[in-house]
Amino acid sequence: MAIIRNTIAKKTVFEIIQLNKTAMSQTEIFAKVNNICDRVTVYRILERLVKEVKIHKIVNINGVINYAPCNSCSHEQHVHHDHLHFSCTTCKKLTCIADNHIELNIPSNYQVAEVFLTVSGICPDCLIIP
Amino acid sequence: MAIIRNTIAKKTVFEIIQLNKTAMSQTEIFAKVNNICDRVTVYRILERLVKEVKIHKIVNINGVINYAPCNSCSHEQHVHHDHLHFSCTTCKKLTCIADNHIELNIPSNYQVAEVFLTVSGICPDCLIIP
DNA sequence: TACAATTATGCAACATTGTTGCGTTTATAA
DNA sequence: TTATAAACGCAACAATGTTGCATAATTGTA
Repeated sequence: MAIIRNTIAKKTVFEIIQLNKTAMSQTEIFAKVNNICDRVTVYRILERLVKEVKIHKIVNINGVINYAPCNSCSHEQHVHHDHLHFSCTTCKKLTCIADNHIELNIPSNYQVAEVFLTVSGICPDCLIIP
Repeated sequence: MAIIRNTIAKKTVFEIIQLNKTAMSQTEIFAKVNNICDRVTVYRILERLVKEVKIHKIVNINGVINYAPCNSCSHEQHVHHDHLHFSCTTCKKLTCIADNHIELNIPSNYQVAEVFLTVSGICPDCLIIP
């Protein structure tokens, strides 16, 4: 029975993720913690937050792992959630888009855990003509 | 007008990818080329094969980039293809599953390029009770 | 409030994966 | 057969993630 501690570094990391509109990578998060803690600590905090289901671990189309807050979906909805990740090829930002229901057609001998729906393209911010 | 060359290393890499049932990472592919060429060369060959649309670049749920042959879908079908990637959490293998149509509901100010549908879980091979 | 238990952290060192520059080799068209 | 540009090998580097261990800090309990 591990006791979960709420340290300053953990609070800060969680806040950073919650305040950001788009999902963030470890590098981006570490850049924002302003040396409040070590690089390794950020990795370990992210690991814990994922385990505690306070944040989501999402992979963008480049293979970069991003973290987003667990706002829109409750713990129980994870298996068949109805939101989608938009991965912008220009600014590399990852945005969550809700209201997307997916019908899956998977052979019964596969045991499904989570569904990841990621769409690549250009986000509204990058579409604006200068 | 770049001339595409068909070198021994390139042929070998392409064959390895085609013969494998599941998608492979650079590491797995390099392990199979049996030192026919350098590690860097494998990276460059994969890059070229993707550009020539002979292979697909797929990211599994851990962020590991995998490569799979471009059999089931033609070049034109890329934007709204109807296959799904199953990422096994046990053996880490990535398998393509066809016949999955997705209805998307994305705001019109987003310009969609590609759709990636990845499902995590346990594949048939790993479900077998020992 | 002080203390003990154990969680969390920092640091250093390492592993893995992917990238770049440059000189050399090699496939292909002429 | 030869010229040319594509492809390659090697070395060095960069980014990202992991591990071990000694130390610091949080939290429940006395």
